[in-house]
Amino acid sequence: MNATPLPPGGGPLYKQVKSDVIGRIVDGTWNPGDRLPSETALARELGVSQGTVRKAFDELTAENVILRHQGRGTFVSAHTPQRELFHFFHLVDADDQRQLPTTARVNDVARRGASRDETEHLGLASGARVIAIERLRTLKGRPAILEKIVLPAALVPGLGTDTRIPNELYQLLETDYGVTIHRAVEHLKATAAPPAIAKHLRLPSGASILEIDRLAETIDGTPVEWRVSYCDTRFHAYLSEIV
Amino acid sequence: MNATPLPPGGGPLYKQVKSDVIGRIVDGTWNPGDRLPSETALARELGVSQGTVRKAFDELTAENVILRHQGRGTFVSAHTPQRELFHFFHLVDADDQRQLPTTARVNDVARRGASRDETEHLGLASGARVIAIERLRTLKGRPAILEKIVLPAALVPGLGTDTRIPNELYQLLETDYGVTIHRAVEHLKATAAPPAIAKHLRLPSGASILEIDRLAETIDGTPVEWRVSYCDTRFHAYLSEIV
DNA sequence: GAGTGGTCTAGACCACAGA
DNA sequence: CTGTGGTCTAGACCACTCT
Repeated sequence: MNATPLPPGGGPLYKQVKSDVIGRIVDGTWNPGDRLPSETALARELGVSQGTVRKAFDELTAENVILRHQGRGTFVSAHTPQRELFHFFHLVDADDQRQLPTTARVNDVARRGASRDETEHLGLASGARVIAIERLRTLKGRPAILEKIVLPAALVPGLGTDTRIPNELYQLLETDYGVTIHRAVEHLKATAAPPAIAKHLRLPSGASILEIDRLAETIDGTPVEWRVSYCDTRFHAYLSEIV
Repeated sequence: MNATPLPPGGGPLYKQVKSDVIGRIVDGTWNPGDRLPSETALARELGVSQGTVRKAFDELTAENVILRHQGRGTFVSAHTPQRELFHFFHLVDADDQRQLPTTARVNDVARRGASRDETEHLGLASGARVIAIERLRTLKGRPAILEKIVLPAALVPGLGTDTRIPNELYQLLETDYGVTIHRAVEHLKATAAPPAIAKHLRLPSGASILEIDRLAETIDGTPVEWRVSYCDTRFHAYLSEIV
């Protein structure tokens, strides 16, 4: 059977269509980069009109869940380097140009038990294991960002000291582990750099640095990454656009 | 004559409707808080179908230009304290609660010639005059944000040392001067507090503070406010949501 | 009850990509 | 040429607000 009408659930039809599409992305029926059925095909399958599917697709497009190309079709969003740069990297130079980090030297990758903070942030059971990555990103030849990244070990089996950590971590999570980062919340503070961090950034101990605390989650709201970035903002600034 | 069909311009019809609506807001035909004509009325006037007006309204709603209420009508967005709080104030406490500053003590209001930086930021002629405001905002009883605000004097005639500067500056600009802030761009850096600023924030000189450099503009892109905020982020953080 | 926006449908034509 | 998304139309019914 190809016809799978919507369950009898209430609320607006297009919201049900939206949930249905998200459900199929979450359960792996459709993966990042895949082409979705056309509006007419999906409308026929779900027993709604084409305009209703369009309204659902419109909202999903606005939420960066899908991408549409006239004449080509509708696709599940994937983490290209471009998207990672424009959506998840906010440091710009004096000319407001986003600089893709040229190098990211990994200082350490460890597999260990989660701390209390980590279990709370990531919603893990106490005693769960995590992968902890520390790496230093360089902008324009200067060490600029020290990142401490924590991932639930259960989500990334096999990721360990032997694996290469690519510059685009979110792309790796997506292609190799089927984990797609969808949204993130960041908390920014100005702090004095502790000696260990200052050393990596080649700053005097106690220098002012920008601390970015990011919690990233998948489309179904599961937190999957806790990342704290310590940034030297002498030559770059965090860009935030308010609309 | 009530019928004012769209000019023959090219491009999608709904984009033309959108431009037409924005034009009428910019030229003062419709002011913040005003009710717009209904979909059917505007469609009739412009010679398009209701669905086309709806699509234009949908985009304007997404861009916070208008607000729609079922059964009541469509209204030009106005700067309520709520909007100012949720869209333009990003400091939250440890529980992620936005704290409306309880008090904002104005230290100084000056009318003077613009500096070179100021003419560049605000797109003013060299020698233009500006209003410079310095005020200290308090969060939970603690001095937390020192703001230095610069406005082109030409835009706010009469605003001077004798005027009371309200907590909600954008609301004042809108109601008293017809200037509506629509969007803003912020650049964030961590810096060491100079003695003068540290004193106001009751911090040791050289303490790490978050410096927020905001340039705010109207709906037609005219920059109208340059504001630098110096924040004590020991008890609050700047919240940024990435979608 | 009258008027508003919110949803849903059905159908048409256009612009674009790819075989 | 076919199929896709993008635009536009016309009409229907519902949910909500106000009088």
